[in-house]
Amino acid sequence: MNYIEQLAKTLEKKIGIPAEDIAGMLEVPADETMGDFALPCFKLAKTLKKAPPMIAADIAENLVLPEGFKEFKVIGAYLNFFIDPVNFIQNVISESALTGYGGSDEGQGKNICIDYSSINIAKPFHIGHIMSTAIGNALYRIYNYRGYTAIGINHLGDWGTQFGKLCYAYEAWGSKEDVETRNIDALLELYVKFHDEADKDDTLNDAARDWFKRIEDGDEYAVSLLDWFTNITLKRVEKVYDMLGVKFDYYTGERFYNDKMTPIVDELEDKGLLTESQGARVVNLDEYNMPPCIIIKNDGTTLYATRDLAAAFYRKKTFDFYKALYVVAYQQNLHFNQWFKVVGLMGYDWEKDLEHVNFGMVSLEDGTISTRKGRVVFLEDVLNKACEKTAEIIEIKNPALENKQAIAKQVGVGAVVFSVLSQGRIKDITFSWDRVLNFEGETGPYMQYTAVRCNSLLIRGKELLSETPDFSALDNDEAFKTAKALDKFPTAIENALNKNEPYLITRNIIDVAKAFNKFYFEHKIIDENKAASAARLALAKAVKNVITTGLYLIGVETPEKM
RNA sequence: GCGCUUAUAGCUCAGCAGGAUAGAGCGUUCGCCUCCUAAGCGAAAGGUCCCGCGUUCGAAUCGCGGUAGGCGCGCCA
Repeated sequence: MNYIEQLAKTLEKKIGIPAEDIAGMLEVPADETMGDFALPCFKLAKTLKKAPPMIAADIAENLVLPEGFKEFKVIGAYLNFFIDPVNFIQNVISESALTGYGGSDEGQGKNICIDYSSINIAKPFHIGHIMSTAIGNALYRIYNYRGYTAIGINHLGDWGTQFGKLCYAYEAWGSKEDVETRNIDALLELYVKFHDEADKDDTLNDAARDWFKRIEDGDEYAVSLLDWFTNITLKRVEKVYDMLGVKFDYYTGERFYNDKMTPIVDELEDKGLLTESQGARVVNLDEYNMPPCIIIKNDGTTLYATRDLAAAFYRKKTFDFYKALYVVAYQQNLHFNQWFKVVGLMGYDWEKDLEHVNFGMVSLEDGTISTRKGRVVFLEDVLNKACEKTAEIIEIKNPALENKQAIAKQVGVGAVVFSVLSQGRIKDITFSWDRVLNFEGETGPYMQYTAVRCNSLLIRGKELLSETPDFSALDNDEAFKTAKALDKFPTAIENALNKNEPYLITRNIIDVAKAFNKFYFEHKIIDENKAASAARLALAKAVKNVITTGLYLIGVETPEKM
């Protein structure tokens, strides 16, 4: 039953304006003690030409509430309505305990390309990469949950002159054994050494360019080096993705699109969009208040806008996406705006389906991340440390726990992911060990703990689940608030999807957990009254389902015990 | 200089298709385990919602103008 609809329909007769309009005026008071729904009568003052408090009083006179409502009160210009809690709680529990609660098939047959994580070959996976990876992974799951087909693409940074530098450095100073054993660490050292040496001797840069030319020309040895660097990077990074539970459907990077740019450039030429500017070929965007989008450099080579265009066309052709999301930091706002506009200027209406899902910067307490300056925190270290700390806590709190290591991983990694996805994307984050390693309050472990608490109640009260529940046992504020939070879960998922903001789900399940923990503290769940216990357990079951589902959607696992 | 973006409690953040007394977590101080997992629950203290003007019955929320921080502004990605 839809409360607002019912209420609006009832009020329609009383007030004399369409139920739709009334529904739009109804709101949920911030303070729950005021009521479950409210009609601020200020909004009616103009049309009815009466003072708001008078209007409220008039409507209240002889008002008969629809089913499901308990009472109403007039407070000043507000008309406040109270619903019947037991009825509501019972309905919410039966829905929210179901598998697939909040899911839908609205996205049937629609492909969503999600470009996320997008790591660079031969570079370490550091804390800055967590944002794109966690947000993208969450969106991947959320879209799938709503029936879409998400296509996860790791758009590797595997092309460019930096690989010429790396080849040169490897040939000059590297050793096969060292790179095999220390992989990315060795490659990074070589890369840093190249820059140090190149500062002293500029001819190295020419040599690096030659190396990259060899790669471009398909020189077998040079290409095999790049392949090798790519493989060892992916092998190393795979471990982190495994820990995070992150999967990709494609690892197609810039290199993949290298031979797919010519048709796009030709089309731009044919459509007369390219103009000469300082020796480069650009799309002029003055009219849109943006600097030109450079397609071809003055040395005839392409750059990333060209590759992103090629990738977009490839994805449109291959997947016929309903939407293509680019989970990339806000630093690249202009870049995406530019080439999205170029797609539009080429005459393609799917420009509107391209979306830059941007997010804030991660910096360290002593400044921005700089791998070369050694100012960096590796993601692997963060995850490992979080797991170690969890293991220590388990030793203190629950030393008899089975599978301690697996659970420490779920909780530790979950804490890191949860903290990233508990605030809006756009906020910058200053990484702090204290903060990610804090497991109290509104944190991942708190969520998991609440679900585990429900789980152990369900195990303990197994045989009560067959009883017919007496939902009147849930006639209290704590159960009511919990049910209200559960009820908002589907809307939270919908909003998270529409805004590409996973934290909206996070916030909702925090509300669920807080409300339930309060309920748990105030009420004994399992007691002599079997029917009442069954009702309380039904609530626990719904809470467990919603928290587990919500955590899953943001990429966090829920242990059975902890 | 131009563009984008952020500004709410000591810290980190919610709230912003305008509504009643602005919320949470952390931190601080103080309570609650003979009882279903205390990674829990509660209390106290803590506010110029960056500033100004405007729109409105009503502004943290909308508009305009400022201030401060972050990011970006052609041949890196």
